[in-house]
Amino acid sequence: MKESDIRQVMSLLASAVKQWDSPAVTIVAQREGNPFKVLVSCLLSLRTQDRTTGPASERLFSLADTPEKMLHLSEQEIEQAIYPVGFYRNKAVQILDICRLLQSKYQGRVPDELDELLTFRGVGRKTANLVVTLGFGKPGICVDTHVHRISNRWGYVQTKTPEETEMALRAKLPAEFWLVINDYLVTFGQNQCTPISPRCSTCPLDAFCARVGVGKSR
DNA sequence: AAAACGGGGGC
DNA sequence: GCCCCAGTTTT
Repeated sequence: MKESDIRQVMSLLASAVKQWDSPAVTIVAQREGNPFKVLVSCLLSLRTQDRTTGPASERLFSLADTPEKMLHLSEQEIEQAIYPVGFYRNKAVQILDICRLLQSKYQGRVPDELDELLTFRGVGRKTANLVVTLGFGKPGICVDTHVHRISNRWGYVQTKTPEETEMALRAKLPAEFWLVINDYLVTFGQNQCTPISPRCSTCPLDAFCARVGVGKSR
């Protein structure tokens, strides 16, 4: 894909994603302006398929929606609320750990600095960027496997790690798309441009795509 | 029955 | 850079 094609690609993408619902993305978006909810939603969705995490975070937040309230819950109560999200045992422990940290060192408030968030156990660049952008409205690019895979597949970037992708996109993706790129590509990646067997024959972006890594198994 | 799926930590 | 981590959903 030529660099000059990006606006057209984003426009096609904006139309394409409307045909699918993506519960988790929608729900995370509804957390906009609430950094704690963004953070917890994001922790829940780590290494799981996003569609199961929407209802799970709903159930959890109906029990507790602040670090202080969350700490009144037992590990088992959290596990039950977030089932059937994968890794639910570890995630219950991790959520409680982070709530304790927020209470003890941050007066119960989620910090708005990327570097501060990155010091949290279990918070990497994907999570930290999502908190900073959706939670606090600051500029940032959230690179998950979909953003990484698809922007490479297009040939728009050539990178090996998600962090390199983030830096490459910071350098060349117009700022107006920073907030939506993750939202678009998660939905697009789940429904059309899947990792191993993408549905290229019905893809609206086919003409722009270099098909890098298509068919590659792991 | 089998393959697909999706971040971060530790080293 | 490489390996490990658990469970649900799709084919």
